[in-house]
This record gives sequence, structure tokens and C-alpha cells, in this order.
Amino acid sequence: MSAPPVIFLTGATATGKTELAVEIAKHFPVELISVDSALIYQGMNIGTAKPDSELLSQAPHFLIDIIDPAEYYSAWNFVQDASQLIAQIRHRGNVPLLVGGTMLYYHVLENGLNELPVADPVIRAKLNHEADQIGWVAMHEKLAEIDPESASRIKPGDSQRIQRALEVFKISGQSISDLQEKQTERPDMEVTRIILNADDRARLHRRIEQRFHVMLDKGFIDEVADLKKRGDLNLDMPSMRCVGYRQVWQYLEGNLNREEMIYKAVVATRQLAKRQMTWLRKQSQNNAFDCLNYKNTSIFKVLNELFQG
RNA sequence: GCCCAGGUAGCUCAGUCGGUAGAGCAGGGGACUGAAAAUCCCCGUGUCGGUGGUUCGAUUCCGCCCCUGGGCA
Repeated sequence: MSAPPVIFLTGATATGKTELAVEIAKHFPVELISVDSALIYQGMNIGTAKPDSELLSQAPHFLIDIIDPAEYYSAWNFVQDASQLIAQIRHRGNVPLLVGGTMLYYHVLENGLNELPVADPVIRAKLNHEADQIGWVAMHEKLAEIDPESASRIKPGDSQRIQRALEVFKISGQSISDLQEKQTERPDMEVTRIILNADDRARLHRRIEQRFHVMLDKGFIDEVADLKKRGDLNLDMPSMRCVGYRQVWQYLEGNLNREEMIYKAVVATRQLAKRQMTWLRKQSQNNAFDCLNYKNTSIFKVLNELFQG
């Protein structure tokens, strides 16, 4: 059989990716790989809109619940994990269906990553300490001395990228711009892309707000309170910077009242969706199916044709 | 009913000693190579509550009206 080698199913948050993936899995020989930088965390279920255990047993997803919230994961880790899984799934004769909304992960999986040094917590801490004293603008000036090219590309306010560029130089002695200039090997992969478009923005915003209230009803605040109680997590960790978790954490610390917390969490989710759509707009200029409404079964017609080859 | 304070961008407010106005947030667009649900960049015309008056010119000063707080009855 000549099935499509890899399917990417993506879309902004709250557009129904998971439901569609499960539906597809019922009808086609696919295995699901989650492409989501928040679903990787164990114990972060309600606020990440993680599919529940019943759904997961119906339609198993790889790369969900793979690390503890105190641990770090990265785009590079994702590429390693996903590539391996894709190969295994194909070996079994199935089609990998990648589903999720972390657009950087899709991007690096398709386009490859340069060989760069891995993140080093000690160096990052040092750089943060230095930045606390002289400020990120001054750090940016230091970057300009060692690597004018990336300094011109990275904005003086972009602390995260300034830190990374300095870190790479400290570890490797080479500038990140030099290292990134080298050609990356592109994985040999034919992608069929399904993008769930948010039909209209106002409706998506309403759905986001309603979904957050449902999360609260399901006990989201308790979930965060339990994580906070552990004592080894903090707001600087990627896990606790996830949309919703950050705001509820601040609420639990008394820095936001309940109303502010809800408002800010909803706003943060909307802004996330907007950033995702910026990536998607670029993508849909390529070979995307834009499925405004998959329930009209048009998507299944397309998939049928694909799987029949 | 009287007194006071307000009514300016979607919201909270600043301001114009009279020459039609600007911040924060929201919102929109964009960037994106080991934190990415992260991090960052760009974008501000709105009957200045209504209506009369003074004035070359009123959102700004004056009168009246409407609305919202608070106080007194």
C-alpha cells in the first residue's frame, strides 16, 4: 500500500485538533504523536486540555506525559523523539499522524536543526545573574562585540535569544550565527498537512473563554495548588510558564485576584492562538488542506483518497 | 430635590493656559534553530456625553439638559 508517509494535523489552540485526530484514528491505520510542549508534562492535565485517560486509551498518543514538570525538554529533544517514533510507526506499516499546536516543533522536525551546544543551566544562571546587574540591553551590546551578526538580528529586548546566543559562544567558542549558517540535513519526509483554521476570530475567542471556565470547574486551581505544594517548582520553569498555570500560580500567591487571574489567563490563551496563526498563515501558503469544518466529512474524502493511494 | 466629583480609543485614565488629542492594557500584524503555551518587534481618528452661547475658532470657557458615582436631605 502506498499510504501518505506522514500527516501533520495542526491548528490554533481550542480548534478541535484532538477530537479530529481521534476520529481519524478510528478509521485509518495511523498512530498518533503529540506535538505539544505542554502535554509532555505529567500531572498537568486540566490546564493543558490534555485528552483524558479514556480518550487516550481509545487513541494512544506518543509524547504525552513523558517528563516531570521540574524537568526540561526542548525542540531538539522533540526532534529526536519524534524521528524515532516516526521510523518505528512506519516500520509497523502504519502512518504517523502528528497532532498538536507547537509550531516550532513541526518546523524543526521538517527543516532540521543545526548542531549547537545543548543548554547549560549553570551558564544560563550566570548569564541571568549578570543581566540582573547590567540589564539585557548591555548584554546585547556584549553580544554585538562577539557576534555582530546575531546581535543585529536579535532585538535588544529579547532576553531569551540574547542569553542563548551568549551561551552558545561561551560553550563552543563559536558564534551562533556561524553555527546556524551551515546547511542542516532535512529529514526525508513527505508531509500531508491538515490545518484546522479558526473559522472566525470572535468565535475562537469565545471558545477559549468558555474552555477556561470549564477548566476551573474541573478543578484547575487545585491542580496548580498541588504542583505548587511540591516545593520544587517555580515560575521560571518552562512548565509553570504555560498559559493558565502561570496566572493561577500568581493567584495562589496572592498577586492576582480571581477576576484578574481569569482575565489574564484568557488573554494569554488568545495571544497564544494568535502567534500560532502567524505560523500557520505561512504554512497554508504551501500545501495545506484548510478545513473550516471537518464534520462535513470533506476531510475524510481527502484522507480516503490518500490512503487508497 | 440640593451639593460635590466625573462623563475623552474596546477598558482604565492623562491632556488641551481655546487652534479638533495620547499613555497603559485589550485588540491587530510580524519575527521565531536545545525555554516555544516561551521570548520579542511594529501598529493609536476617537460625533473628547448632548445641546445652545461667547469666539475667527470650543473637546477645552459659560448656560441648560442627560447619564454615572458619592454626600446631604
